[in-house]
Formats: sequence, structure tokens, C-alpha cells
Amino acid sequence: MNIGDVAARSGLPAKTIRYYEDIGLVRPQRDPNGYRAFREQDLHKLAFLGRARGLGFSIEDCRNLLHLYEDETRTSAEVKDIAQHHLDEIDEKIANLREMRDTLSDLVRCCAGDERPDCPILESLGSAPGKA
Amino acid sequence: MNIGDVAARSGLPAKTIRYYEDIGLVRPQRDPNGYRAFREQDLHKLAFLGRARGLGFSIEDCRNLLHLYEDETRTSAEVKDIAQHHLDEIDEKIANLREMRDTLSDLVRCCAGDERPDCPILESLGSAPGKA
DNA sequence: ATAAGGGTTCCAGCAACTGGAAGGTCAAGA
DNA sequence: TCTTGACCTTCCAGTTGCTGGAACCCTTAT
Repeated sequence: MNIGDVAARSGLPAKTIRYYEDIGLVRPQRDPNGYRAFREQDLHKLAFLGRARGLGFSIEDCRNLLHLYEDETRTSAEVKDIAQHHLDEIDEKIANLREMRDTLSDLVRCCAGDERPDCPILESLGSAPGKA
Repeated sequence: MNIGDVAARSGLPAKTIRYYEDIGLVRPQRDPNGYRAFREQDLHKLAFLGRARGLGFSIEDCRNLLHLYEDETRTSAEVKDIAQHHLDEIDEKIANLREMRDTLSDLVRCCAGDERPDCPILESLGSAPGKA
């Protein structure tokens, strides 16, 4: 399989696949003409990576998860640990975003959005964090 | 005011303030010795930027908001537009993260997290996206 | 005189790609 | 046979918003 096929079948852009090879996540063989030659297992790995990235795991997490995936002697505790950690981070991000959104939507709601210059959004940004 | 004072009073790291000057968000004067000399209005601008960044606005949004802040002929509609746009993006991010979290927390919940190798998390990453 | 604690510049690096340039390879059509 | 087009290759630069570090200057106190 050439990179184009793998891209189509994995859903990952060819650029990304090359990048993943660059950082050592996959090691496709090479045809005599220099083209990358992917086997089914490479494709499988890439699909794994695509799904892990889709869940927001960092590349380093992905690398570790992949190692565990291929390590018969892994323990599910190791995997769960990574996942739980990531889950906590996601929760934190959500909490942050929610706070931003709450503040921001208040401001947006209070702003007339007309042709006049008065604007509670700018007023809020312009002065001390008076909560509202 | 030297940069250290402004950092303390604005809550922004000195590095960040230099960076903001670099990209043209503030233009402090200079003392004869080369030190940046901030006036109250520079501090005010930086505090504005800090708050806008704290609400997640991009640097470019911040730049535009700052222009509007200083433009007496602005309309609140322009401001609201930027803010609403940003709000939409935040909502989208939250939705994405929530979906990740839901999937991930299901997987984490199903994983024994013990010394055995069987792991629903890896199984899920390893095969087609069978929803659960 | 010197040491501490400011300040300055510039360069590199982070994450995770993405875009583009310059060029090699291959299969098919005129 | 030549050429066209769609592939593929590498390498370099840019993205976002800083952050760390090196190497150096300025000021004040001891």
C-alpha cells in the first residue's frame, strides 16, 4: 500500500502519516523506488492512532498506549492510568471553558449590539474584574 | 514604570509583555538606558489584554478589541460580533470535549484497572469505532 | 570592587501538524 | 515515443502564544 491508500483507509492525511513516521510512531518499509510500503499492520496502527488522537490523547500518550497495545505483558491498570489522567485533564478543560462561556455569554447578552459605542463587553475588559 | 512593576501590577509575565510589544499590542517608550518605560495607559492596555486573553480571545481578537476599545466611533455591534463568534467557538470546543469525555469515561469505567492485560480501552482503540 | 537584582536582545523550542517548493516515478493516452 | 497527470519523495517554513536560556548591560548597596 502506498501512502495515499493508507491515508484514504485510515482517514489520516498523508502529511500526518509522514509526520508520524518522522517521530517514530510507525515504521513502514520502503519500495525500491523510495515509496513507503505500508502493510496491514501499519494501517492498523495508524487507525489506532487516529482513534486515540480523536479522543484527545497527546502524541506521547498515543505512543505509550501503542506500546501497551503491543505488549502482551501489560496490565490494564497501566492503560487505565493514562486514560484516567487524560480524563481528568479533559474535565479541567471543560470547567475552564465553561467559566469563560458563562462570563462571556453574560456580557454578550448585555450588549445591545447596535450602532452606538456603549458596550458592556469593552467596559468589563477595560476595568477591574468586577465579576459581572 | 519598568517592566517588572508592570508585570506585578498587570499579572502578566515580563516575557509576555515583551512579546506583546514585539507583536505590536503595546508600544512603551524607552528610557535613555534602553529600559522600557510604561505609562499608566500602557498598564491599562496590558490589563485589558490580560482579561481578554483570560476569556480565551485569540491575540488577533484581542488586537481588534483593543482597537475598538480605543475607537470612539466604534459600534457595540462590532464588539458583540467578535464576542459572539468566540462564544460559538467555545461552545463547539465544549461540545467536542464532552463527547470525548463521555466516550472516555465509559471506557475507563469498563476497565478493570488490575494486573491482567485485558483492557476495553485498548480494544476500543484497536478496532472500528463501535460506539461503545 | 563586587555582588545582587533589575533590565536588554536574540535564538530555540513546545504541540501537532500544515503548506509549499522542487523534484523523482509511474501508468496511460496521442 | 513523448507527454501529461497523478502520484510519490524530501526539506523548510509557518502556525499559536508564549517560555526558557544564553550572553550581556545598568543600578544600587555594601
